[in-house]
Amino acid sequence: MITVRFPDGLNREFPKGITGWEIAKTLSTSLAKEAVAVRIENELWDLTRPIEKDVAFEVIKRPSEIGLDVLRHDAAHVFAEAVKELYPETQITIGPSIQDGFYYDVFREESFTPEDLKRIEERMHEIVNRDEPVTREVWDRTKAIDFFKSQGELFKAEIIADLPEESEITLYRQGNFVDLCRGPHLPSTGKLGHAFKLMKIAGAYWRGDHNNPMLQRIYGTAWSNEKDLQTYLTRLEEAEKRDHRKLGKEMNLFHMQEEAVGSVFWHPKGWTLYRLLENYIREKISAEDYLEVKTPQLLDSSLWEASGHWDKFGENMFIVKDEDKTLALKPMSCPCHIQIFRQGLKSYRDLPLRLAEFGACMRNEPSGALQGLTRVRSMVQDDGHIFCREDQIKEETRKFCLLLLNVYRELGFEEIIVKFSDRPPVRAGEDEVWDKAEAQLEAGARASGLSYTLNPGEGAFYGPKLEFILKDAIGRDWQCGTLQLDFVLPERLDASYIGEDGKKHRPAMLHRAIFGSLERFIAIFIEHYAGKFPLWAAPVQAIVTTITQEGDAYAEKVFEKLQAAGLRVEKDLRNEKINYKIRELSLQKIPYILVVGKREAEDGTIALRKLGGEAQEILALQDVIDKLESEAIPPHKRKLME
RNA sequence: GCCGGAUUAGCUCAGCUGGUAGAGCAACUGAUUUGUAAUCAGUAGGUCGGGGGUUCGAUUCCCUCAUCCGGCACCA
Repeated sequence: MITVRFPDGLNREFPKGITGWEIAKTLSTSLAKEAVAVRIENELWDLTRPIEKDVAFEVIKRPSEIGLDVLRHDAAHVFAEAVKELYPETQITIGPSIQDGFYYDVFREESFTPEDLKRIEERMHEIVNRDEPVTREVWDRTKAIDFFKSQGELFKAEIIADLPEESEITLYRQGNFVDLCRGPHLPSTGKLGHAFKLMKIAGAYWRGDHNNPMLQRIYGTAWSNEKDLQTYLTRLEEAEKRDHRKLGKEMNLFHMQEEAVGSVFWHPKGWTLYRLLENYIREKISAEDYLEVKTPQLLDSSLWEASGHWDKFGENMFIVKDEDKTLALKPMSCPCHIQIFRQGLKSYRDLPLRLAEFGACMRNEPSGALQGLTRVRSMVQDDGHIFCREDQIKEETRKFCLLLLNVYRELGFEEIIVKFSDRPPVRAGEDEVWDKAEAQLEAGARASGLSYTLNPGEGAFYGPKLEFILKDAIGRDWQCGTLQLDFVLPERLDASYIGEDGKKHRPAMLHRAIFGSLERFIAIFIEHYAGKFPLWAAPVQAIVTTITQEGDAYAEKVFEKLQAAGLRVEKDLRNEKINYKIRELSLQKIPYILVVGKREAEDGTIALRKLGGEAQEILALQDVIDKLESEAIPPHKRKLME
């Protein structure tokens, strides 16, 4: 007999060799039905694997996070089996579960078409209906390699050959299909159910290296039941409606066109939003004693050579020939800020010196990387560089982190991913310097109460960095804010200050941005609010409209009053039905519609309709103005007023 | 840059296997003066992304370039 310890602390005896599934059945039939795997000690096991000794035991249920992981992994195997049945010439490589589903990377000379995907999906359903038992086998390494080679599965053979010596080679068999896998898997293909769907075909390099051949990556989604699958598909549809490219067009905020790839034409409304956010952040940093500057766009190559960018970044710089000179459009403002720092002698008393710039930068990004406003070739960074003494790094870091968190919170972002990236394998500077740099940056981050994950080896070559990441509507990560500590650039461009000791010292340099780029941040901002901006940020805050032309004169008066109160207001006096106008103005996502008809004109009132609201509210004109004025106060001024 | 898909009216899209194009909305004109998410009628609008090829004939098939979309790689 063996003793099995349950999560609630209870122990029970079972015969040696009992399986997790059998144990689950003794607990309850519904539990056994929902079970997809078991946790034995800290390992996930198949339901059908015999347990030979005393263990801690837990049933992994279908809809749980880990349960879904198991399901999705099974879906990947069923996918691979279907592909091998239909297109035996295909080589399979890896097929992990991911957020919301799975993918499988396969190699085949011919490309799969969307029609092929349909066929594969049908075959997957057949395989589920066949309810093939899934069994686990432990193989000898050499035998496994030979087996996969004999099957023409060269990628699989390579994976096994590269596995660490001590690792056990486990294969899972279902029907005629055998795949290398750590497991665990469901007892049979029928357990997977039918709540899955193949989503899209993409390319991916073998082992993530662009020197390797490109494989075909097929993405799928898989869920515990049909309802969850439907919910997910609906969620995707909803998310697509928030896409900033779509809303940018619908709301007439901006456009892009072929003649200016990667650059933005801001329309009046989009530019209003842009300026509001720019001014907001300007006021925020100004309160933190940053000094705003403006530096040149076009600089001689010698500066970029001295800074090291010519070497490290040259491929991404736009070069301009001018007579016998070679100039480059700036891809970043750091070297320029150092030039300002270098003007005149700086004393330790001047530090920390915080320079800020809305720096227009041009980067020749790879064509395939461009994407709406989130990845452009021409952008404006809310850039800033803090020149300070080494002993000031921690405090400057702390202050920056607090400022950034405060900004993100004020703008409505609750979910922020923060990563701390430390020294990369190839780097400038002594290890001692890195020790100090990492310690200080981390201490500062911690002092601000920030929680972050470690991103080992991903720092810049000149120093460690903090990355602040926001998600777009469909859940993609975008780095927005950043704080990077740099001892290299001040050295290269010879920045110095006179210390208390009367001698020259190198300042430390902190590169920092809160939005990252205005373009990217606005994209995320649009998607976050689905275009329904808070009143202070709405390009048009209110619109006055009439029921009949009898209301025109009063509407003009209302319009003027609101305008005089500093509100961004428009009027719609068209001879159209009120229903039509309400619909149209609502679709434009204008926060407030002020309807005036005969009654309102006579009473000096407004029928106020809020975006998304069902009903309207009848208020005196002055009350409406007061209400909108107070709601339109930007978040950073709000607290001061209270 | 790489893999796949897409590109038709201002917008959203239809157009099977080749016979030079359609709808809805928007625009314009007229009628309608309307009480909270689409009033009616009429008019006009297209080198079917650019270039080349096959063909009697190409929006449709082939090649090529560009851009966009989804991934991959890249993102100092």
